[in-house]
Amino acid sequence: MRAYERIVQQVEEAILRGELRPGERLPSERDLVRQFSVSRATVREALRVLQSNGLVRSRAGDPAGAEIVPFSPVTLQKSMTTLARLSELTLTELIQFRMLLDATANLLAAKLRTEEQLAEMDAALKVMRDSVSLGYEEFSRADVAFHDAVARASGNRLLQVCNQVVRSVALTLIAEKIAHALDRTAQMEESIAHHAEVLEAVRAGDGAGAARIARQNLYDYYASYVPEDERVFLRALIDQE
Amino acid sequence: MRAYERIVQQVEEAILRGELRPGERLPSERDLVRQFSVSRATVREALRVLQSNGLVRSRAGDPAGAEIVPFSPVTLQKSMTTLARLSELTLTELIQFRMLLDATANLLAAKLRTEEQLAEMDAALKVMRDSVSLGYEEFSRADVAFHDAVARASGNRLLQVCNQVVRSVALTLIAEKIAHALDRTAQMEESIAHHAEVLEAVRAGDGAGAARIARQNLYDYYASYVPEDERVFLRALIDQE
DNA sequence: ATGCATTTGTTCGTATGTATC
DNA sequence: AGATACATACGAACAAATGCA
Repeated sequence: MRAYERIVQQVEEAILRGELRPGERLPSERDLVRQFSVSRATVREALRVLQSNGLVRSRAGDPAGAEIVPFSPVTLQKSMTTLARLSELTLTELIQFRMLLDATANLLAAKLRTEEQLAEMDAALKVMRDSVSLGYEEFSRADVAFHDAVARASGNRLLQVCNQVVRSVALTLIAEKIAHALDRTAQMEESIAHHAEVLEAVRAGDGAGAARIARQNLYDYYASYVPEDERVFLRALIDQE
Repeated sequence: MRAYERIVQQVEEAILRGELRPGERLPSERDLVRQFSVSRATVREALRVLQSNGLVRSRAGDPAGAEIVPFSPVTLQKSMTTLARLSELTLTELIQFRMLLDATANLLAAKLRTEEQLAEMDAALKVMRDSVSLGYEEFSRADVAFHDAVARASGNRLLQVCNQVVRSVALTLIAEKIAHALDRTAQMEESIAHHAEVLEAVRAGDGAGAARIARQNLYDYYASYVPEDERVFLRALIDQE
């Protein structure tokens, strides 16, 4: 085993076991040198790996040493983006995956949501309505907030994070296409109507209905960006009944 | 921007753009030193990061430089495992997520599978039957092969990879519990019957049925490892109708 | 606001084990 | 088996950034 790997493993384990909590500091590089009896270059290689894994962050000149950072899904997002590019995932696969995640989030939300969470969705939908005139950027943020509120209400944090990640990967893949889309105002209006519809199903506790509407909404929104002969794969997901 | 980050970014971009293909070699460390006008230590930090991201692999003494490795889901798996531990995902959340992935995989497989893929599932099921007497290890491998065949038949590689990853994370979380489970032979027999049932639904093209049975199977198999008061979250997923 | 001590970022030189030809 | 080029690892050094008195 490489020298730097020993350090990575030990520090990683300490963080994952919760012995080192976010905000706390690692010893300085020179202290780690003494602690592990290795050279500074080796310590630095270990710190680079930990940093790239999103566990710590170090700044030049900081006397306190590397900081343990709170979890963020960016690492997961990065590796999924890599997956998408390396295995050349199609937009169809991404949208299809998003459809299944979002549909299930809505299903669970319909059955488990609290009144507070319903209020969050109402608020997010209101922001969507208010931001139509502010342009697509603003509207998109509100749209994301709505879907996040639903995913939170599902009670499954893995579902929530994956939904975030897949959405962001898919959006980057079609960012330029959307930018050139015509008639975005009409698109936004239609999207709002769809979201209102799904929210009513969630409010009514109609899980199957919420899931179905959520799938249909995503299909209507994204199908035009998918080659016609691939849309059948998306429809296969819609016709569940 | 840090010097090593420049190198990471450039090499990463070249790999992701497909200019450097798996099996090809990077220049040697010394060549990279000349190419980027940085020190050896800086190059090595960059290579460590690329290695930890699963993009390259370097061996001591190799006259050729670091090798570009084909994509493997281990990076995704590592970051999802980190997510599971850091945000303290419950087993319930993992199983629930696996239920939704596997159910959708079965749904899509029922609608899209080819005869060849059906044959693969038949073969995997046969291995499951044959390996009951060989112990849980062997049986578990065959079980995994079956689910993988279904996921492949879904036609969505993202679904396939995520299914793999979540299954592996969930399995590591309950490895010790399963090892101590009683009556594993009966459990295996029941599991085989369940798999045969879902396979018939897939063969018949009954997507909704396949999905429903797949969810139920996972529930029956894993519910006992989930605290009783959390099982309601799994059942919420089953009662979709 | 200004140094000052300390830390990280980076470089260079060197020694050692190792894989390939 | 030997030569060669390579990666691994160490130590010393300087510049830039940071925190503190």
